[in-house]
Amino acid sequence: MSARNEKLAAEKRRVILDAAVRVFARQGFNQCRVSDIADEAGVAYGLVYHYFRSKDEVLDTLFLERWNVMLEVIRELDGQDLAPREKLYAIASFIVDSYRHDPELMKVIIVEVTRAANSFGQTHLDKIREAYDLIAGIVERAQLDGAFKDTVTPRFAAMAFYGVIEQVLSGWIFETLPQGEDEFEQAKALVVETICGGLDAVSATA
Amino acid sequence: MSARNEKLAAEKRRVILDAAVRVFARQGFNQCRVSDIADEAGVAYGLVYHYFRSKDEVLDTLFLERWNVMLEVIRELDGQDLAPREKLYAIASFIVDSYRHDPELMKVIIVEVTRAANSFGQTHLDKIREAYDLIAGIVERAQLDGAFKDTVTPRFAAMAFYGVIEQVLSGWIFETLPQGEDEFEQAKALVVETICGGLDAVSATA
DNA sequence: TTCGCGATTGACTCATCAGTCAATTCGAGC
DNA sequence: GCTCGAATTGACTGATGAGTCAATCGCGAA
Repeated sequence: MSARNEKLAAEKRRVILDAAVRVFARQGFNQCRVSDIADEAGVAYGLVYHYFRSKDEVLDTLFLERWNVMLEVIRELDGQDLAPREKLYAIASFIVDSYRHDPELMKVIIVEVTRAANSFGQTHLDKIREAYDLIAGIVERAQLDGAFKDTVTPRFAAMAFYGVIEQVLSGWIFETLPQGEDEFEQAKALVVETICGGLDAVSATA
Repeated sequence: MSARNEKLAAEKRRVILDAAVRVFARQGFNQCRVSDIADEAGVAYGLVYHYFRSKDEVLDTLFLERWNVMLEVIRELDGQDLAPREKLYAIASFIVDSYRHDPELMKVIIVEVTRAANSFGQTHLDKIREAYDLIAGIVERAQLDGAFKDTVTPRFAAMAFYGVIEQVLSGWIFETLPQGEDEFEQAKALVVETICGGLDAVSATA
């Protein structure tokens, strides 16, 4: 296959993936048909199966593409010489900005994978756990440094931190919380403030 | 229908509901067939449709039964003269104890309804929101009292609080967090400590 | 211009299940 | 022991939708 053809194939594959995001966000993974994805992409039914082995693989691909970027960002941050609080702020920022940039994709990832732990969540549990582990690592080192008090296990703190973020995104997705530029910026700070206020050694025993 | 018959009917209905909890917890709502529920209950297929209009209604019933108890508990607590922190602790306790008492039911409620917002979550969004609103009310009054600082909107604080709890339960459900009597008791305290540390006026400016 | 191969098409197959319903059993009241 | 209505049964229907595949298209190489 020529380089030109490879590029065309990659582009067509992307067209299908992008269409799938819109369809999954609108109808939900289980409620939509493969033909809906094909229609949305302006492509024949069978072509979806030329580029993907199954309907599941489409969702898997969307999730892994984005989640791996996030893991990379966290690892990168982890290596830098930043205050623990700064690191958590950067992680919250990345996730909130991901939502700001492509709310439909984040809706799909959260609703269909991260929070749908029976079907896809189970499949990707290890990948999801990787994120918790990285965050737990940040907390653990912060505790050793004395920046965080150690009344909470790092793993618990990681779950709490991630849980707050996911709940806030869910709030936006289901319109339980108001959204907008201001709210996005505020949320980054509030997530960190809410969590760290309870973790910071400084405010430990007031 | 005689009183005796009514009682028998209610009991049979319960047998089906209890069987459904086990099946939903094991296989997931979408993955299981109605015949699985009937088999688990030791009852003919058609009888499920004698007691429930649809497969959905079985799940709706399970969710509403439990969620309404929780709303009642929160309202009851809300009326009492307790410190805000005590109120939040009591709510966390109730939810954790619900899990301790019937982990399968809580798994079903969280995985299939609360966190499955596309299908059932959408249907029950208002009921779920009621819980957020009650918690937000507690926070709001605490802020007016001066017990909590008001850097965070009550609604945001409520989402954060509930998000941490749900993430912890999810951790137990998917075995990302260790569970056991000690962990359950600890979790109650840690959820409140983690959240209130960032809300408490006392530890506001350390 | 023709050949070959991958891209593309969409009608079709086939398994799966939710929900129906006619038939049967059961039990309370007379 | 008879009657009647409710409880119970499970075979059946009908819709749905994932995945297949044989046919066609179109592009690049010779």
